[in-house]
Amino acid sequence: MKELTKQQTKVLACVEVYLNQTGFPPTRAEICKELGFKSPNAAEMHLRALEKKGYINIKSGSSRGISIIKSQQEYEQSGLQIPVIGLVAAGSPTLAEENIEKRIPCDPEMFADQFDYFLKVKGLSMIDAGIHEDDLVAIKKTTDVKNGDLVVVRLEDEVTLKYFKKKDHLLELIPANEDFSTIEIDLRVQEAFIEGKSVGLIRTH
Amino acid sequence: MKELTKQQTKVLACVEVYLNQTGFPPTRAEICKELGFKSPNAAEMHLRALEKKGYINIKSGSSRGISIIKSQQEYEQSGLQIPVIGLVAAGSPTLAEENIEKRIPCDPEMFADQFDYFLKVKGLSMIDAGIHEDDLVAIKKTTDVKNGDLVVVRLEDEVTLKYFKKKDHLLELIPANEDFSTIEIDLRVQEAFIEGKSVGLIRTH
DNA sequence: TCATATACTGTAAAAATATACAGTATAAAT
DNA sequence: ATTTATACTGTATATTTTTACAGTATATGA
Repeated sequence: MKELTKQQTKVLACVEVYLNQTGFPPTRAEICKELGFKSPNAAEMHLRALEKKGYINIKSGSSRGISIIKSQQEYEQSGLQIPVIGLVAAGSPTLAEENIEKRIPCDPEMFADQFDYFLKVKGLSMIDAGIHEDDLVAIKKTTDVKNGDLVVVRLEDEVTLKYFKKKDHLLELIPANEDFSTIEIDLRVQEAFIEGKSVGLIRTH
Repeated sequence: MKELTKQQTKVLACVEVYLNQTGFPPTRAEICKELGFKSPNAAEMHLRALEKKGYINIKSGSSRGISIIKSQQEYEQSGLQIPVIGLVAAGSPTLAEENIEKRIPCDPEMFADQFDYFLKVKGLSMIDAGIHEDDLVAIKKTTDVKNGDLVVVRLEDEVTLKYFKKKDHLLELIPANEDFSTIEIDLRVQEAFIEGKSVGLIRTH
């Protein structure tokens, strides 16, 4: 792809910005107004150059007949970025900016259920369920969980990922590792906050 | 949002299709041509109705000054759909349509490395690596693999997912399960086709 | 010093386009 | 039976827009 001159870059950016703001391309006159040119021919010449260099297409005879082929803009907005939250020992896994380790481009509908964020797994308590340290578990924020679901629960200042089982006042948080023991909570004595449940898992090899 | 009449729906769809194809909105005359109207006023009236109902915005005095507020189209094209291929016993895991079990909306750049398709895991040979039956392993098509990589290899008509280790003429395909034994191949005697390597894994809970 | 590329101004005309106005026709609602 | 909404045709015009042409100015390389 051929290099653009400074002014051509400006004109291309102007077209893209106009397109993003209005939904349709600018006229020559509008480009001039935006960039301070006093003759529509100034815009015309730059557009011709951009077309010759393969950055845009101009449909001759059509008003606003400009379409963009190669964008100069960085398009990070193309895919959604899902936040990754570390399973911090203290406090609930909020989506506050300071808790977000990074963001991963992916579709929140990639699993059967939609999800809101990834939780980075710490420790080996779920290893027999094939959930390793540093795996990212896709969490859907909900309190609507059933026995057997893999849930994120906060107990006072501790957050944990375990299998959920509840019978009357007894909440059991069951690990998948013989070396760990089930956490038993009498809900009449201690509070437990269900932050969400896992709908999937991803791991980078 | 107010309901649209049949014709208004057609006109809105026409505008959207034109926009997708050309990058700029149609004129009244172009809408007429597309939908078979003989008067530009037909298009004009429908556009006015669409604006009044809040589906589009019309910038008066501007040619092609239509911008879409509420789209009617289903946007599946927004996110890429990555194919899922079953780990069939016979034949290589081609992307031919008949091998594609389904497609998952996700970003091929969600892992550190880009990938081309998902392979659905069969069997328990990699269970100690936390790779379960029916997990989807993200595969990047490449023959550039290193010792220790998790690779997809085809041996005659069998396709397998194993750890890769190669020393001179000896290729070892190492499972992660005590009940399975390493596949050893003398490359002077038997061929092995490296289909790709895993860059990540996803699992639906 | 001369050609060439970039970067414009200024004007004008042809073509494209929006948009108003005057009608017609049909079906549903009142 | 009359109004109302939908759904157009057909025409005309003012405005917008493209686009060609004739220049000017400046910097760069040959």
